[in-house]
Amino acid sequence: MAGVSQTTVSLVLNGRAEGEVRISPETRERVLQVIRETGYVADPAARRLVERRNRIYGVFTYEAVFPAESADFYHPFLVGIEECAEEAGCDLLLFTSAKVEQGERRRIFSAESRIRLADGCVLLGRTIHRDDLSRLLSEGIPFVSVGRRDDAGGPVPYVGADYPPAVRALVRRAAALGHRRMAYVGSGQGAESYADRLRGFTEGVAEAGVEGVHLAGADELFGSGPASEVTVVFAEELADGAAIAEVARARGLDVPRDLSIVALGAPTRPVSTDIDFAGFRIPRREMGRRAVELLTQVLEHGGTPQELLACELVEGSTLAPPRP
Amino acid sequence: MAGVSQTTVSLVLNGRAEGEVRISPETRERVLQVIRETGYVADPAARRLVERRNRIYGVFTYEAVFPAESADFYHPFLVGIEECAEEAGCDLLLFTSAKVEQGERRRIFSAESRIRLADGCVLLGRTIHRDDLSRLLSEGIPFVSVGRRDDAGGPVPYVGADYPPAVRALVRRAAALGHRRMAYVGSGQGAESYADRLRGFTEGVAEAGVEGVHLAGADELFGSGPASEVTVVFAEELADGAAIAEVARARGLDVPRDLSIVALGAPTRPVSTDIDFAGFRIPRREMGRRAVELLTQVLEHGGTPQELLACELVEGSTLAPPRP
DNA sequence: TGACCGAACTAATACGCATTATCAGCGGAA
DNA sequence: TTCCGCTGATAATGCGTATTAGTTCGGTCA
Repeated sequence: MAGVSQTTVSLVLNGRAEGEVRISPETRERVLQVIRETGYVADPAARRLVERRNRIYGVFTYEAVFPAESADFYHPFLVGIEECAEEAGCDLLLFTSAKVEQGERRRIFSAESRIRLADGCVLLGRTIHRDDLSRLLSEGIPFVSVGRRDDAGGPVPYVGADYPPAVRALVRRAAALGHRRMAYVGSGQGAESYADRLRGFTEGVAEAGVEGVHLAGADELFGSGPASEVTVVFAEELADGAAIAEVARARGLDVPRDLSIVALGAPTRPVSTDIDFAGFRIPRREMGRRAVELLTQVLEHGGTPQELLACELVEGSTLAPPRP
Repeated sequence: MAGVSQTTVSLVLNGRAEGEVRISPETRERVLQVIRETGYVADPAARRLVERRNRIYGVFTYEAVFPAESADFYHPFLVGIEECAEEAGCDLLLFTSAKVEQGERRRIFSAESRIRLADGCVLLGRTIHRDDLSRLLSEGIPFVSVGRRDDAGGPVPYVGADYPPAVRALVRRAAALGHRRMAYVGSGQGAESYADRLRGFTEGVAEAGVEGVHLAGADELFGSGPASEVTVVFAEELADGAAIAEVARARGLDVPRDLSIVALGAPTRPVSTDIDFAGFRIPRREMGRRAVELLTQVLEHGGTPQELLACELVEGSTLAPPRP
């Protein structure tokens, strides 16, 4: 339409007509005119084939991205991810095709995986398969995990929440209120976040010089034995906290007068409970933002960034001095 | 690695070694073995270049996909879209790169648009630029709009909410309760959804043989004139309903004893208001699902499907008989 | 013995672009 | 007239795949 070669169009389109390569202003204008008229846009697939990049960031989540059930765990992360992607001029590719196998969680790699269509990838999920991580590493696919991850055949780039100091601070606060016997309820393993919370608890009670026990479940709390004189419970997850409060109430115990409860999980919107737990705020939106920023950085300069963001303490109404 | 040509790998990979083309079982197995060992996956970009399809569906929204503000208007749609995309084995490409220009809304097309990377596209938003729609049509890009859209240089494929019957039913219900003077508050234009709601109202009052007025804002409601004896108000949006309730309360009017209010907008989770408005439920999740189904259908068989899904009436507590 | 055939692969090509090397044309200097 | 250098453009190539049109080779049949 402009009477020029494909090369010339490409040069004009990519603004290379000003530097090294020379295209006369008249020709350039003629090409631009046609582009304007037709609204021609280069095929992104062909472009990607040549340029090796897309400005597309993949987003992989281990459960559905948009959870139908109210507990929208991922939502705040995604808000941050989208904000930052928009600023960076990137599109987001959600790997929704990764079907959930029978009883299994989603896996990143499959025969149909479109992961290589993206320049890089943001990983989201409480836990992530070690194998997936190590394969990402060995294949050299740029990615950033939201949430700290242990090494998987090499250091994993991540932006996580800094649980240990937050939990330690809460233990300190409880100790300052007079609590001397504390319990951590939860597995303390599995996800890195759980291990970090338990570690913070363990370190915290040691620092404060108080007694701390680790219980697997809420039911152990009210039996006889060492746990029976606990005055404050640190619940691994918000749900654990809610369960403990429920059991306590059923036993006629008042929270926090008879038993203080600190929730270490994400205080999502009040869904399963409307209790205003003491605990901390996981900076999920910021983590999402930062993950995208770090991914951009990895794409441009490489490296293996690892960052932990501070959690802001939440006063709440479930932590009070123990009964004298 | 398998000692065969690229062609052979391609044939084996795509399972064409069984039919027309012949590859010996031994060779086939050898290739499969290498694929298994290396985890080789064909480059999606190169594949797309040849095959003209991707199994990637684009999702375009006119505001941020993940709204930071509570009123997550899009969320239920996206739940449905994701569910269906997962079933169809498709990934979702969110066009987050479409920057919001100064004071403008997002536009679909730009010099950088990656829209052609997707096989087709789902459109989401209260209103969508006519120009964008007509360009989608003229360029022959397969798409389905969530929400009814007027023609834009041709019929637009959509799955919408069927407002007119729902509004008519609500008018009937109000009339049955004894209301004789009704008002519609809202623009009644701009978005197709608004026009549909007003149309339903107008038809409804005509059918019921009652009086109906159309007011632009809540403030007109309480002045003198024809609107002063209105006993039930149909609010175009939930926010309008909340505003009306607020003003009514300030004037010492009881809702619904002195004034009934029907909200025609999406009853999202109680955010700005905790009033349980009478109205209807927009089947947003179903609309999202159906949009993806229709897009798949368009991609396979073409056509211009147009569907309206019924809205389920919501009893609520703001519609009662007028004072005698 | 040579034409013929089918089985099992592969060379070549197209997809749409970015990029590199090359080329035509032209004015000026030797 | 010849040669040189510069301008302005293009032919050719590669990216990684799917597909089509061969090609090779060992046997069959007349």
